[in-house]
Amino acid sequence: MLRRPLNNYISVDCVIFGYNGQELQVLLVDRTLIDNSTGQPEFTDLTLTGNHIYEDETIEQAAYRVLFDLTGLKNVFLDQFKTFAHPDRLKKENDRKWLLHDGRDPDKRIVSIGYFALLATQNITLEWKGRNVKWVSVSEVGELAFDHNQILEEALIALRNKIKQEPIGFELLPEKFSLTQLQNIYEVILSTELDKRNFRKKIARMKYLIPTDEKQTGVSHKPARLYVFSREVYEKTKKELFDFTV
Amino acid sequence: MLRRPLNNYISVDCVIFGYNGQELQVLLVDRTLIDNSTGQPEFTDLTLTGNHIYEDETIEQAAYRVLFDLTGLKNVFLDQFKTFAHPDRLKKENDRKWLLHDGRDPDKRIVSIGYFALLATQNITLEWKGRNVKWVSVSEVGELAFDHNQILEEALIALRNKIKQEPIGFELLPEKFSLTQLQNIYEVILSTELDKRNFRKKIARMKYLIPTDEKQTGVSHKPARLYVFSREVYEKTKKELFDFTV
DNA sequence: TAATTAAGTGTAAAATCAACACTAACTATG
DNA sequence: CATAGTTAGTGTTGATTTTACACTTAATTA
Repeated sequence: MLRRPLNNYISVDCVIFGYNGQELQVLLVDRTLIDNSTGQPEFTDLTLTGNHIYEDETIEQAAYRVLFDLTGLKNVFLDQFKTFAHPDRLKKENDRKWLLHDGRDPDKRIVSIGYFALLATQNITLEWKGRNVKWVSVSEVGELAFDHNQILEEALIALRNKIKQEPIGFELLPEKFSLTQLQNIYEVILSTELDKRNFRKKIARMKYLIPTDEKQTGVSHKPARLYVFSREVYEKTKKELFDFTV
Repeated sequence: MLRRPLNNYISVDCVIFGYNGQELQVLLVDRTLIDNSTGQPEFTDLTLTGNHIYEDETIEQAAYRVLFDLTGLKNVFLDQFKTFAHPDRLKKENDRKWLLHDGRDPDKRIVSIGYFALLATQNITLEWKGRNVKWVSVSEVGELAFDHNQILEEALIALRNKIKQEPIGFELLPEKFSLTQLQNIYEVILSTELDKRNFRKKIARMKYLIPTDEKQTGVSHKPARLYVFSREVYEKTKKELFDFTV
């Protein structure tokens, strides 16, 4: 079956966040532009991952497709956070070359619907289907093509807001994890330090954190107990919170 | 100057919330489809407000333009909350007739970028520029055209989340307001009841609420003191909150 | 001037937050 | 095999915030 893009000028961009146990990372695509005449690489740019939306799929399905094509994973946490359509968003010199090379009119607008995804880095086999993708620490991301630095920035804001409201830290961890790992995720995302005892007291109040009998292995210190997140308990116990905080 | 739509199939939809002192309302457009052959009205549908995006404007500018055209107001609170693009979102019979009548292909997708706006109903002169718009209580909205019921639903969710985080209740009130009015806004939006004394204690801790010397007039009971919201104080005192609540 | 209506105000018990330091369990090394 | 190194794990106290709860005040209207 032939699937045509719904419209060349609408796409999804996925900010795929990963956590490797130390730092928050983002999955970037390394694109090299081949000069059509010489066949030589002209320049290389880093971009977020993204794609067109096909006629027969929802935007959410398009975002899941991008994720699956790059990581081989389904059932990934995914959240739409903002749509970008500034008329000048593609005015960098290299961006224009890219679009021309891609057969698109660089003076037309691209409306880009932003999603962010969360996954545990260790689950991923990269270079999936020949694409040249890599994890980059969020704190070390340099200049990206198009307006992707801005999109990443907004994704981070959305991620911070989300993690303050809902227990999505687990999405960045393997199924079994230690409390220190979980705390580290909050610290990294919120750029703050948390008190170990207070954090544990607070998280313990949430019933959805289930201790297992297993412990860390292969560490040269006291091994941590491993926990799992119970989505069932979470769904049961979540109640509307009326912290109209400000 | 000729302004052409950026793309017929991308639009902004504005969920314009208003508050009249009692209930939360939404501004709806009453559209009557005139049969091209007979010149007679074929049917009437209610929709949210919306429009195309022009080539030379940002989506945010397009949303402000929609707002201004309908209400004559600038400087309105406006927030992008979600983009809608389900392939089947325009499959109702009347929706198709409308799009045909409008010169559009009803089988093509319309990507609609949702904004919600907040304003005090009493500031508004309706029927602006001949458009047939009206306030409808949010709790009494019936079936809308297209997928506008779903968009309204998501706008309400976004509004509830927002008001729990930021002091935007003031946007629904005239410049000077009583504490009871403010409390009522929280109660209406969050569908809950709040204790008067506790609400006042909490809101008093926020320094941005400035009492004036004025009192309500024309009420047949003890008149309430009027307050104003100080944006300056708010900007100064807001600090990052680390309530990773859940 | 009495009735009606909504405004405005305080306290006490319970829950949560914030600050803070030591012991336990494992590995690696000498 | 003893020691050093490393991270896990745990409780208390004072300050702040939340929750629950009822009466007096100031205006209008009858």
